Amino acid sequence: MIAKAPRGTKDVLPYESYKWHYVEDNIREITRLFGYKEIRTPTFEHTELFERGVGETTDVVQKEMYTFDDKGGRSITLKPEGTAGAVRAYIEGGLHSMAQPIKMYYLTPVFRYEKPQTGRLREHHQFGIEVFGAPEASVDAEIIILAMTLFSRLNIKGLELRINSIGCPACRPRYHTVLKEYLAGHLDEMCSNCKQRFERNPLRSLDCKEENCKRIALNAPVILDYLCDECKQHFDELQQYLKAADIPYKVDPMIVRGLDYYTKTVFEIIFSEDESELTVCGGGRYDGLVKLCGGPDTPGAGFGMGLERLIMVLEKRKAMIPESDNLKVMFITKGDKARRKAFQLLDSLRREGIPADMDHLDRSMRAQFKYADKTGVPCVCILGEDEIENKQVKIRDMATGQESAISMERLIPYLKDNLK
RNA sequence: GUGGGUAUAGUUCAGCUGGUUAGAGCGCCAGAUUGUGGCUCUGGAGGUCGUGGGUUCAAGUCCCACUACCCACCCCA
Repeated sequence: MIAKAPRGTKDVLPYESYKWHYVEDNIREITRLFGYKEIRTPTFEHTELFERGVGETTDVVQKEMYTFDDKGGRSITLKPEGTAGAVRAYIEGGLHSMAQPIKMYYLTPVFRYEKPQTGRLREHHQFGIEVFGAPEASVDAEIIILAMTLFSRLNIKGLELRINSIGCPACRPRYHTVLKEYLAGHLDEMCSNCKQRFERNPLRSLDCKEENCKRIALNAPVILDYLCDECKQHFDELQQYLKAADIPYKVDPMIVRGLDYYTKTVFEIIFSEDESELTVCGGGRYDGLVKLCGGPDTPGAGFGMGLERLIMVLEKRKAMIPESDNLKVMFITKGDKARRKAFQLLDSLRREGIPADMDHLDRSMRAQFKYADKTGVPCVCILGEDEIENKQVKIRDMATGQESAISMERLIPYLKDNLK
């Protein structure tokens, strides 16, 4: 199967790439509005970076990484998320010695060896942002607001923002102990899945769909009750900022992110349809990560947003995706002389910045019109014996069918005035 | 990683209990209209029936394996 894309990968074909441009254009505008600059880091990194940064115990590291040895014997991994590379670049590039905070965004492919299904691929693309060097809750609020602003710009309504705080190294261990004590007392009533979760990730049990587990989770201790004063205050401030910005949210103590590096704020932005929910954007604060990766003790916060999922939501919500990549003008010709002249005029249009094309298959005029129609050009320039004779071009408005003749010299100024 | 479903033209699908040259809609190309698109009509091109093996006089159809896709779970964007 040589003409088959590898499992879990997808082409973006020419007729659909405008959707990506639309999303990416909006992302670049918004990040500029908020003062973020682009960072581009390698597609692959040393495996240790992810093991350390993402966390040895996470599913991502334990079973989902595309890891291989290169020809020099180094262990290399295709990036399974965007933050670790940004952190590495922040340290390596000495960004900590520049004016803080550093605010950056990225658009990048990410790779995870998973079983593909709806909204899940082995290679997908993420838009992400990271802020380094600022511990204030206003930063947590800002990144959430940036994401929500993007959604509203794209005309996506009805997404749900859920926030939580999972504490810091000072208060989380205490909660962990309390939760495990509680769950231990109910372990025999819980589903087999949750029994396994108990050691690895007891927080996950709070989120189980089994009736018994749900009931048990209902009375479980809530992490928000165990936060230290600093974390509590941080979470309160975040909520005040969100209210100030008029961003609706729900506090959801069940949110536990899959990556080890989070501290304090975690959040998810969720698309739901029927029974199923899909996280479109997830992120939070990671105050210990830079230090963990060998840099100075630096706070950070950020999120990742799945672009395939975003476009999927866009389509399911039937939000309009304007097509801006289209041609403006198509030449239609009759005879060799006209064809050569059209080629020349076509070239001059393009030099003037007017997107234009002509027939390249030497077809009948009828076929050329059909082709023009299918491409959706708003305007067609017709060149035949008569027009060559009179040094004119006949212009047809494809929507109305109205035609007018115009001299060749005046063609470009005319088009510039009449094409939007 | 666990469980279920599906695999026939570019695409969406039909093909009854195995039985001659495998069909349709849409799309593509051409003509009706030799200088005019969208609507209509006519014609045409396009298929190793996912791959490999088996049962049978005979397999798109039945059996097995593999692969891929879809769906759910785990987990995640």
